[in-house]
Formats: sequence, C-alpha cells, structure tokens
Amino acid sequence: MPKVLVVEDDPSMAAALNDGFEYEGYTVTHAKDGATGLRLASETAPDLIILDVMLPKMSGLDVCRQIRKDGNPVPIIMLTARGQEIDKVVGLKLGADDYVTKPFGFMELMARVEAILRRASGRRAGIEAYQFGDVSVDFKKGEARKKNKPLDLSAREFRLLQYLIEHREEVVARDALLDSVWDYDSAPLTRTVDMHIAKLRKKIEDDPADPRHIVTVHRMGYKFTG
Amino acid sequence: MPKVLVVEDDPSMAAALNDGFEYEGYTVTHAKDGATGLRLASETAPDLIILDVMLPKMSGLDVCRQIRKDGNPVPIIMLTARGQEIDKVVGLKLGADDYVTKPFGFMELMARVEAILRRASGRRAGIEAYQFGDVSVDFKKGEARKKNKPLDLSAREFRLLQYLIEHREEVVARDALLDSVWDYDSAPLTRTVDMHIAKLRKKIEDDPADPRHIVTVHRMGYKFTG
DNA sequence: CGCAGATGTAAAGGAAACGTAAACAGTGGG
DNA sequence: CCCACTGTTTACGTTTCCTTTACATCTGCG
Repeated sequence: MPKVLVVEDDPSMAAALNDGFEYEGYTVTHAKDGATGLRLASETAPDLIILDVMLPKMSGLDVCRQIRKDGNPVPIIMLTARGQEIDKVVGLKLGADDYVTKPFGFMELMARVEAILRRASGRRAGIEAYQFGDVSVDFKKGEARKKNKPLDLSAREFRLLQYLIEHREEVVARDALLDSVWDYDSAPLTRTVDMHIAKLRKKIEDDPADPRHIVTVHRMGYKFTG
Repeated sequence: MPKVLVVEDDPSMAAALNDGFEYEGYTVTHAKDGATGLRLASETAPDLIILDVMLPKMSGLDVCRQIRKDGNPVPIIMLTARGQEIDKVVGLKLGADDYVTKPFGFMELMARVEAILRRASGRRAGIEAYQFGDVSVDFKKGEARKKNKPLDLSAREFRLLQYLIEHREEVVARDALLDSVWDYDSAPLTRTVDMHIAKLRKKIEDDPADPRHIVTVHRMGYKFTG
C-alpha cells in the first residue's frame, strides 16, 4: 500500500486527489505549501510525490529542486496548468519524473502513477494476456482479437506488442526494442522497427493514420497507451 | 503457481490487483468486461476468479451465473462496493464462493483467496486420458484409438501428444518440447520435433495436410486444440 | 516559408521456417 | 546376421514473413 504526498494549495483539487488516491488504496499525506511539502517529503518518506507547480511563496519547481538536492530519489509527478508547457522541460530537468497538465482526468493521472511506480519498483509484469479498447490479446495462446474477430499477428508482432504493453505509458526507444524484441546488439540504423509498428497499427488501431494506442514520440520512440 | 482471472473494468483497481497477485507469485489474466471475462474463464481455465459486481453492460452477477451454467466449478470471489450488501446474498446464491466489500485491504483479500484455494485444492495432475474428435488416448495404459480403431503410437509420440494435451490451447515452443519430451538441454538446431509432429498428424488428423488439432504457429511452435 | 532530420508506408527481394520424403543410425529379437 | 522398429538427420520444395529500399509526409526550428 504505497504512500503518496500531495503538495497542492487549492483545497478542492487537494480534496479530489485525496479521495481518489484513498479509493485506490493509497495512503495520502497532504501539504498546502512548498515548505511543508519539503518537510513531509523527508519525514514521511512517501513512495511518490504529486507536486503542483503553482504554489504560494515557494514554487513547485523550487520544491522539486530542493528535494533532489537533498538526495531524495522519490518519483515526482508535477501538475502544471495548461499554457505552462515551458515548465515541462524545466521540471524534467530539475528531476521530476513526469508531468500532467491541468485539467486532467484522474484515470490519466493514475496511469502515470502506476507506470512510474512500476518502473521504480523494477518489477516487469511478464504479461500473459491483456485487453484494451476492443482488442484482446492472449500471448500464451498466441491469439489476438479485435471486435471479437481474430487478428492475424505474426510472431514478431506479438513480441513487439507484448513489450509495448509491458512498458505501457512509458516511452520506449527504438534501440530498446531492437535489444529486446529483436536481438540486435544495438544499431538504430534500420527502419525495421518503424515498419512493424506500422503493421501493428494497421491491425489494432481503428484509424492507423491517427493511432490512439501506439503513439509516436518524436525523436524518442513509441508509447503504448491502453 | 495458480492462475487468477481478474474481471474488473476500473483500470487502477485492476492494476492494483494485478500487481498484488503477481507479487504473491500468481499468474494473472485480466478482463475489462463481463463478456471477455466469461470467455477467458473457459479459455484460460483459471484456478480462481476475482469478479467485480459493477461492470459495464454485463454485470458480475450475470457473469457468475453464466460461468456456473457452463458447468465451471472454479472458485469465484466477488468484489462489491459498500452499500451493495444485498448483493452478498444474491451473489452467494448464484454460486460465488466469497465476497469482499470495497474498499478493502489487499491482505484481507489474500487471506480469503488462500482459504478458498486450500479448500478447492483438488489440483489437477498429469493427464491420464483424453479424448478429442474421434480420437481417444489413455496415457496410463498406453493405448490410443481413432474411430474406435487402435492407433499404433510409439513411446515418443505418446509423450509428445501428452505434453501437447497438457498444454492444450497454448503455443508450445520447440525447445520447450525438446526440454520436456526429449531431454535435450536446449538446442533447436534439429528438425526432430517437426518430424514427430508430422508423424503424429498422419496418425491422428483426418487430413494431415490441413491439421485441426496440432496446428503450427509460425516462428513460435505448435498448439494443440481439442 | 524552407530546410534537415525523423517518421509513415508500399513494394520487392530474400532469408528463414516449415512439411515431408528418404536416407541413416541405433536397438532388440529371432 | 538379418530384420523390424523407432528415432534422427539430411535434403529439398514450398510458404511465410522479415528486412531493405525508396519515396512521401511530417515535425521542429530558424
């Protein structure tokens, strides 16, 4: 049962996060300003910190910077208002692990939280079956369906999809895929990955030209969202 | 390593259960709606089903009822939200084995799971006999028949067929077969497996050129479907 | 807008996997 | 020793699908 520290000055937002996380089984600690957040970050040793960028007095960026300065590697997710996109780069540079732009759905936040906690705990699922949208995949049986109709996936496509799902909500680099799905000793000099991504999209996406599940992150790789 | 099927539409709850069970060493399959849950319940033959009562379209109660209607005696634990206490009686009447009210601690759930699995631990061992289509096999006696006529299977063919049947509906890799049916320390550099598959097909399939029971999954292995 | 690098995607060889027959090898019985 | 039987390897034709290539399109940036 992970502990979450929410640093947020807006009472209604704080209450919403509190309720949401508690419903999901997390233990929540709440700080209304940066100084308190900083203190609780070291005192309560949370597994994760949700940090609003806009805070009275001490900004979330300062809090983040100070936490890292103290040598605390706890995962941090930043909340930014729309139009503060600049903060993305700055925040990530300062040591945040992810950021979410307000307004956001709680599900979206939870997806990131889970991805980050999964990453932090180093546990990889080894998923045997998965379902997203109208697609279901059973890796053990080597079967996939969309709208309950069989999908004809090749072996490579299965492995690629499995890897993406096991790293869902994370950006996966091409050479990471070449490493794991193929057995290349690193060599991003081929377009093979892109090729297979395209084939996969054609099979599992409703509109392959506007993919919802396998999205490309320019200059970084691909990300599965399901 | 028992298999658990989680039927839950809420992604974060599903993820929490998934992580928890995997941490405890269980193999987890996940369905996001009742129809999929129903299908996976029969296809993956889980040792236990965690079933949310509140599901889109088909309610957990309906899923439970249908599973029992299909004659599947798998233990089922229902998840109900607080205030749905009525469901307890209904659920248990419909054939659920236990129920847990949300929110709940994972420890509490695990205690019930273990209790139920201990109770239902009439674990299935190595298969002794099996029947599919017009073929029947008795591994204990070492006898096989097709259309009621004796089939002449060699010892190796028996072991191969037994392994395939014990893993029916799953894709079995060649090196897994070499490991289990032969005693090779892994070395897919031989065509022996393919050879024996061909021989088996010639004996048990109606049309060996278009096999229905032992199908090949390109680049992955073979799959028995009975 | 225009450029450079990155990505989408269709088409085309070509490599790898597979089915199968036939040769080869080991074993036990008469 | 020969034979029957089983299991393994080899060889080759066929099928599958992986990779490469080529070009169109897009993105980020000045």
